[in-house]
Amino acid sequence: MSTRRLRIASWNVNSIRMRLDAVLGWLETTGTDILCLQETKVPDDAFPSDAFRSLGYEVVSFGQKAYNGVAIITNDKPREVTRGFGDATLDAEGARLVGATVGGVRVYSAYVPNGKVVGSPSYAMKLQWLARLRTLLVNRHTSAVGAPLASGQAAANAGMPHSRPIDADERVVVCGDFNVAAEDRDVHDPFFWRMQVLFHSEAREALRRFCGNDFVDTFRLHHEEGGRYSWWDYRQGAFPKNEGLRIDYVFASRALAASCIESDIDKQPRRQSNPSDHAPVTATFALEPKGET
DNA sequence: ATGGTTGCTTAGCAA
Repeated sequence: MSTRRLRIASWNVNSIRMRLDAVLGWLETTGTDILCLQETKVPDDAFPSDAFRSLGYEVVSFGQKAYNGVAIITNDKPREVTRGFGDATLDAEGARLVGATVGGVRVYSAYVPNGKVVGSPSYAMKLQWLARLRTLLVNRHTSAVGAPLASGQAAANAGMPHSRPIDADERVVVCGDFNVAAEDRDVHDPFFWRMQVLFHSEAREALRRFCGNDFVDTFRLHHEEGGRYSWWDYRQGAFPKNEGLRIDYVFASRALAASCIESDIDKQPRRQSNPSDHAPVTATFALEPKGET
């Protein structure tokens, strides 16, 4: 078996119906194998799946009316599809998480709650959601030793490490709009944004805990520079001034991160007319047959 | 960064 090249991307499209032509065109020109979408804003039965099928992609959608909605577009067969958390409290936040196994890689598209205002119930849920996402991943991707973790929050409250690590050979990619910027260099005006839900210290800590020692920000494997953003507010002409934040990620498990040969943010779609307020984030992996590293 | 835009869905919410 030879090395297999896998191109994965994450894109908050702010309505797939409004952005359909842009997304189809981008898929074709970039040769992306797996595209994770967020804010599709459409129920599954109204998702424009046929347009993707005609390009040779399959669609896994988890959507709802008007808000939220995630999807995985893949040119290889999706297996073991999961929608949501299977937890009433978290799933009440809307259709924000979908997972599928594609070619031996477990792929998730995640749309983390915005949180509205620091200190609000919505903000507390955002932090909880991130903790529980980690728990879900750890429970699935850690070989069975002891009972499954109840929740990241419970472990933290009990004074435990936020959770055990996932297995070293697991191939997992978590793509999404995490609604959190990690560092000053990811924010155009850190002093202002530190009081907001996208860059507040608690949200940043929640993101660090989510990653733990397990999930690697692929963009930072290939870029040290600041001023590289994935979202710019529609207002105030933020994009031409490059007043943005880097809140969208392709996180890879360590086993996969070792084979990540490229990652970037493609601003081109954001420049075009009628754009999403987010740009797609890409990552390319050169996969060896499993077990040969 | 008080308002500013966009995409829902029907004036208001979410981001």
